[in-house]
Amino acid sequence: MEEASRLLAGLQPPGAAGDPPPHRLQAASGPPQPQAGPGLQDTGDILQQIMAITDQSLDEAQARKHALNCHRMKPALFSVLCDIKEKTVLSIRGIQEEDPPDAQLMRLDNMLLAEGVSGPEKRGRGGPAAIAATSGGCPNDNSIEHSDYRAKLSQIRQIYHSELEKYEQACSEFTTHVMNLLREQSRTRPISPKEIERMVNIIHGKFSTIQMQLKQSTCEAVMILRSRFLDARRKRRNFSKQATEVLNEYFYSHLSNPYPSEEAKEELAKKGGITVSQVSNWFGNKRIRYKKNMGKFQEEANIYAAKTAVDATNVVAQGNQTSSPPTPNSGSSGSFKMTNSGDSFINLQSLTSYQNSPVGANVQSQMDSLHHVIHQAGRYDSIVGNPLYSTQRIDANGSWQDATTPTSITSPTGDPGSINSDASN
DNA sequence: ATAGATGATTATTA
DNA sequence: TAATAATCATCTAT
Repeated sequence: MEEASRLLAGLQPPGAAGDPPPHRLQAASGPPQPQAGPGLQDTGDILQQIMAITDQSLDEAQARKHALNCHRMKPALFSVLCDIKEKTVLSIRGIQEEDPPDAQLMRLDNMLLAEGVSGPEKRGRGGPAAIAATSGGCPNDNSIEHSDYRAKLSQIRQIYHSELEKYEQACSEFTTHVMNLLREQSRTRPISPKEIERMVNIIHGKFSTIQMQLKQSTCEAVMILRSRFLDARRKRRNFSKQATEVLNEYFYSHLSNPYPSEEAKEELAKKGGITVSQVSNWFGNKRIRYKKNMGKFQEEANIYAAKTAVDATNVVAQGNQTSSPPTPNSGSSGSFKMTNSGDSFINLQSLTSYQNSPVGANVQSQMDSLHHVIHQAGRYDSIVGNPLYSTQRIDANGSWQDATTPTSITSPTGDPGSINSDASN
């Protein structure tokens, strides 16, 4: 190689890479060393033969090729050509190198890892599960949902891995194939190891775009899965009859203060087979919706009110205060701040004072129930008939609490608009 | 297919 | 921090 490059150093004007015109070669052989003379002559001859080979017929060319292959100068020339090619190819390709897609690839990788798709196989660890727990703040029911989710996720992971394996296999197969081919050809063609390496890199690059597509679509699949399974809103199930029963019972029997304590919530949750936060949600929704359109809840209210009222009276009749109601004290023994501006409240106001009796909270419950009963049976039928009126335990501000001013007790027939002022939605 | 019901989430408020 | 109000996304009945 050393000699060879020295040998050709004089003949090769830099950049005249592949096709040095033979005559120039000869012309260039001006002041050669004594021993180089015949060598150069020889080289020029060979090059001329090579150049001419394409003009010959196939058979002729084949024969000539074989002859050249056996030429004593062949190895030297060959390595020189390799050298030259290496340099020119490098100067052409060396400029543009990889990188741009790396950021994206990193993101995808990170996500797949975070989702537990590309990570270590084991299940039960905290990727998606942890996200689910934190995102909603609701440690709720569905272990079924989660196992379903996990099943689908592992399905995705399985597909991902098998595809990845296929991809890797194909990649290495193709790479070795190309490498073998190149190595084989390197005997007849100037192909340097470096070039082979570069080729391998190119192949890997192409394959990695395929890999990225795989990762991309896997990510999408995971995202879709997440949104379908872990966003609880999408997987909403109505509560059981039992649950709504329990909740409504409490709500309507504590209508004047439908804010269950933490213990009460726990009790309700237990009874209804739902979680405490679901109870909280339910009460939040119920309060706001009841307030917004009380007329709509009339019937329901009456049902539950009557029901609990009956229960309550039974209890009282039997000898009071035994009761250990599942939901003790809502607003507790103190004042309820029942909100005025209600129709039947004048009458009931006095009853409210029983509150402080030893029976305590239980009475309040009965009170609330009685409100409805009285309401329904009494002289307010006509008013109640108007959906806008209904039972009003809410003050003009729409508040269940405070509501200090007993102002409009006297004008239940007042403007209907004042209560449901917000109307439509 | 659609409207209304309903459970959950989010942003705001006190 | 918990309640409210608005909104979302689904469920259910029609």
